[in-house]
Amino acid sequence: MSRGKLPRPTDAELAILRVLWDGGARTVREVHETLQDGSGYTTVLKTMQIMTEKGLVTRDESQRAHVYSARLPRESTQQQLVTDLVDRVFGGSPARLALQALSTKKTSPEELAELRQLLDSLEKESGS
Amino acid sequence: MSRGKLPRPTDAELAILRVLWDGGARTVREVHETLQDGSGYTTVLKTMQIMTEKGLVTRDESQRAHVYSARLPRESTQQQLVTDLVDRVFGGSPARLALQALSTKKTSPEELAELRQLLDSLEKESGS
DNA sequence: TGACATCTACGAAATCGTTCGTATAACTAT
DNA sequence: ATAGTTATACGAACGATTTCGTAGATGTCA
Repeated sequence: MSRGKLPRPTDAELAILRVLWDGGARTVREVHETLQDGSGYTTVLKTMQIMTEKGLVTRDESQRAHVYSARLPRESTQQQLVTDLVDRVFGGSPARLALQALSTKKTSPEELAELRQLLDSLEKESGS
Repeated sequence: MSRGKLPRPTDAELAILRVLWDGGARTVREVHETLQDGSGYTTVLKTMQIMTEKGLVTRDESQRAHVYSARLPRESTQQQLVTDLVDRVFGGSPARLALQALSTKKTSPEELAELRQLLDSLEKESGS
C-alpha cells in the first residue's frame, strides 16, 4: 500500500491534515485538542487510522501514543485539489479558476504584487 | 424547499450540471447520452431527481419527458466551490489559490492578459 | 386494439464518510 | 499488585452517494 496516487482527502481528513501541516507530527490527542470542533476522541482516532490505511498520513508507532505526520506537504495537496477543481468545474483552465478566485476581492497589495510577478515570469516563458 | 443555500454538488451531480450549463435545458435522456461515462439511464434519472429535491436543478413537467435546467448559473457554483476550497485548504486567501492554480502553467497569452487586467483593476481599487 | 417503446417513480443494495461505544492493552503511581 | 488513566483496536450504526432493477404510466403505430 501507500503507493500510487493518494485519494482526495475528505473534509474531516483535511481538517486533520491542516493541524499536521501547521504543527508538524502530532499524536491523536494533540490533534483532537487542536481541532476545536465537537468531534470525540475516538472519532479523530478512527479517521486518522483510516488516513493511515489510505496513505494520507504516516505514523510512528515506537511510542505508546502513535505520532502521525502528513505524508505529502501542504503544497502537493493544494496542487492536487486545485487541479481536481479545475478539471471538474473550470474546463481544465487554471486561469479561469484564478480569475474567479480573485474576483472575490480580499486580496492584499502584497499578494497582488506576488501575482504580478508570477504573471511576468509566465509571460516571459510563453513569449520566449 | 429550494430556499436558502444550496449544498455543495457531488461529483456525479457536477457532471450533470456541466451538461446543463453547456447545452441549456435537457431531458434525462439527452443528459444521459451526452455523459459518455458508463452510468445507466436510471442512474442519471435518479441523480437528477435527487438534484431536484436539493434544489440544484428545476424541472418542467409539462411534457412527458421532464425538462431539467440548472438552478444556478455556472459562475455562481464556481464561486461557491472556489470559496469553499479557499476556506478549507488555502487559509481563506483567494490569492494563494490563484498562485497555486497558475503555477500549473497551461495558461494562454490571452488568459494572462485577462489576469493582468483584473490585477490592474484590483490594484486601482485598493490603492484609491 | 394491441404490441412495443419510452418515460417516471419507487425502492433496494453497495459503498463511503462520519460518528462513537466498548474492549483491551499499556503505562503510572500508590 | 491493584486501581486508575490513557492509549489503540474493533465494530456497529447512521446518513449520504451511487448504482440499477422493476413496476407502472404514457405515447406511438400498424
